[in-house]
Amino acid sequence: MMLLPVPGSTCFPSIQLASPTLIRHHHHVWPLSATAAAAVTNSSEPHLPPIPSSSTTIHLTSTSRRRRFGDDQAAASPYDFGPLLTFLANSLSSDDDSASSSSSSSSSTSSPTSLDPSEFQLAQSYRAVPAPLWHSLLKSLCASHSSSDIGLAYAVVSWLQKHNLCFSYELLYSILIHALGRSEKLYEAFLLSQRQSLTPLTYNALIGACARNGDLEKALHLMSRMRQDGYRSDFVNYSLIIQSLTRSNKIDSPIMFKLYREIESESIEIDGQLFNDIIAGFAKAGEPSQAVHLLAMVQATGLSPKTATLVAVISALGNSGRVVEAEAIFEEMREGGLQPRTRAYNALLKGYVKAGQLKDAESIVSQMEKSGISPDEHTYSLLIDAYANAGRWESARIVLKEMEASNVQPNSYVFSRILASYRDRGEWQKSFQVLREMKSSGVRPDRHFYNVMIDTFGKSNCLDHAMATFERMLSEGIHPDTVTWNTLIDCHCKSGHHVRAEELFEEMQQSGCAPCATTYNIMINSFGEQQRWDEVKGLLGKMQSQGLLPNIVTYTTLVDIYGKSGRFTDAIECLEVMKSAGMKPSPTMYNALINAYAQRGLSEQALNAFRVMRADGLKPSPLALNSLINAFGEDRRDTEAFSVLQYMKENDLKPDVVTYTTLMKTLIRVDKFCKHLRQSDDFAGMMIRTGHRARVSNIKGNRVPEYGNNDTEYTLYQIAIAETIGLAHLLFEILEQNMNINRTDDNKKSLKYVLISCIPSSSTSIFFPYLLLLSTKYPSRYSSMDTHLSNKVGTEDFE
DNA sequence: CGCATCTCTC
Repeated sequence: MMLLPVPGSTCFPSIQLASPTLIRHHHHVWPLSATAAAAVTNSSEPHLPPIPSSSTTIHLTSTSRRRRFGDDQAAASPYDFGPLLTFLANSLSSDDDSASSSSSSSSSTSSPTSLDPSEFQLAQSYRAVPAPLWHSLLKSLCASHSSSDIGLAYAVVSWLQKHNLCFSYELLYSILIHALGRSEKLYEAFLLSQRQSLTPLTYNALIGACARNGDLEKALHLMSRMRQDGYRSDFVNYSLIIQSLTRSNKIDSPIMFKLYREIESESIEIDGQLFNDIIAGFAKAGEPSQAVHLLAMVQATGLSPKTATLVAVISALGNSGRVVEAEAIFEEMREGGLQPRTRAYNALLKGYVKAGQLKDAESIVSQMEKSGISPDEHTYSLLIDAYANAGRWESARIVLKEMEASNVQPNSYVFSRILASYRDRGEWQKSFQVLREMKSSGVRPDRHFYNVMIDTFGKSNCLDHAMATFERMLSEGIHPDTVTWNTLIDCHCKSGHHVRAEELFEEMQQSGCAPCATTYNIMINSFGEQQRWDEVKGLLGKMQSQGLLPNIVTYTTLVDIYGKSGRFTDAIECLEVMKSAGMKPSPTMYNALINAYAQRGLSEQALNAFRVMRADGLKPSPLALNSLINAFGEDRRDTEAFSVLQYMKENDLKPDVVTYTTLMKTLIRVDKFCKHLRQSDDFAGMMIRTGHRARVSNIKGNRVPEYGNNDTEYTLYQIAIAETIGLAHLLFEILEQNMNINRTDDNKKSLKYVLISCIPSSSTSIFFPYLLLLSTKYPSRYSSMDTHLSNKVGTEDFE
């Protein structure tokens, strides 16, 4: 069970001290270390001296930080440390050529055979100095941030140990480790920690130092070592680690679940701060459910979390489209008397934008303005995003103007959102226009913009443009980051250039950019598609050896690639491994599994996977059901396929284009498609109900489908299916009548011809994603597609 | 801050 702080106030107790790490450690670690150390039989010290209560009051306040040992420090105590420091400074400088050997000898010799009489004298004069004064001397030295002072501090500790002057060496070491950690001298801190067996105090100091310096791998490693040594980690360490993960954006769901499991299984006391950190951590890791669950738990005890925590949860909910819950927390915040600020509004706005709720987005912004909260660049960006996604470019442009009018300079991010929205509509050619517009507004493209631009070209199979953009970015002195490399690598994979992708993966590492989990996921996917299983395993090992945990996408990718290759045992094993790692299987993962069975016509297994998914408490998605239809279709079980359609209707799941397309394919499999198409209006009826009236009536009514809407792909696919079942001649007639297409005997049976020739030159771009997808997926069938396309597309280039 | 990776029909 977790222990909660006494709910005295409605707010989490927040500890605000000059040096929270140090102070909190001291409060909680001392009693712990005293008992824990006493329990360790092989401890070098029989027992720890009682900790003087006065020592807890020695804080690194801002005044003591500024204090120097020569002046007021000496005046504050009856002891003058001047002679000692001079002595140590001299002995340090006398042998700086062999610094390492001198320091190792000074620490290893506990009882020197011969002693300089003057040094002995010096030691004697400090015999009566109480420990807290040594501590504060060390803190003063360490606070100076000068490396020579820290060296001196270290020499003091060694010297004290040598002369047996201060008992609690572990405390001295921990002070040093803290200081070293603060001045980013982690390596030295490590060397120091190896001089003695680690105690809870030094462990905590070291873990804290690592976490604060962002060296999470070491921090986590130390935590597990600490546990192996039989100590319980300080809860402050968890706070520090989670905060550090959040700061560095390295937070993800496996690491959060791992940490949370540890906290639970070790009955770590959770204070208000840690609760805030955990909740915000889960939120930032994209686990809104877990965040909401913990939030409710905490609130049930009468505590209310910090605003930042609530904003993080709102943001996470918004990100996953759970706008209603996001709204609820936003309202809760208001009712709790907290006036939401820009960040909170932005978090909710983000939810509306993600969910495509343009009206709500507009309304929350005006509410915001009414409440006197001024929109910031993020607000405007989100609004522009919303309009761009709705295809309302004019409105987006107006927001841009508003932005300038409100003295919020449009930045590169705004333009990269606009570009991303063009990308998602397949309009990659707009890249150049956006770039021009941005420059005319006096905004320089940054790395983020170039990343989106590379992705836009990459996703449109324009690898040359993608690489040219990359080069251009380099020539402008912008260094590629992991996202840049991941984008480049992935677009080469997607275009089937696996060798080039692998080269880029190497280049990335040679350039000093460390691959992240996403990089590994991309590469694992690539090797999996090539069925290079040994390499897949190799990458998994490599990523873990670098301290990267496989995440949900990693496992899904594995299930997908193993499943698609028919290696179902391996796929299931991945699912099990993931479960045992404490992660909940995602709907996506089950979809991948169901799909794998479906594509091989293993309908019973697909159905079984579907049932397991339901048993796991996951709602069936249209995607899963479409796969199930496909499973029955491929297994020639058309009756069952249609019963899935029935199931969807009864369970309020809207059949979509894919549903009907898959059903069409099912009918083709069992040679019933023509019958349906010609004789029955049922099928047409189904289409009409799902909003595909135009398609059906167009084909049936001998009219060319209308272009310019989102279902164009669907029409093209119908043409393709029609051709496969021998209706091509009919379609050619339709096309000829309406578009004056001349056909030759050579290409009249070619689907490619149909596809390309039905493209009116004015609206080429609508067809691009589809055509490029086809040419990527079936290079042999569509090898010359590129030539056809390049004739149709105006060539545009950088300036 | 954001941008990148996995799942359905061709």
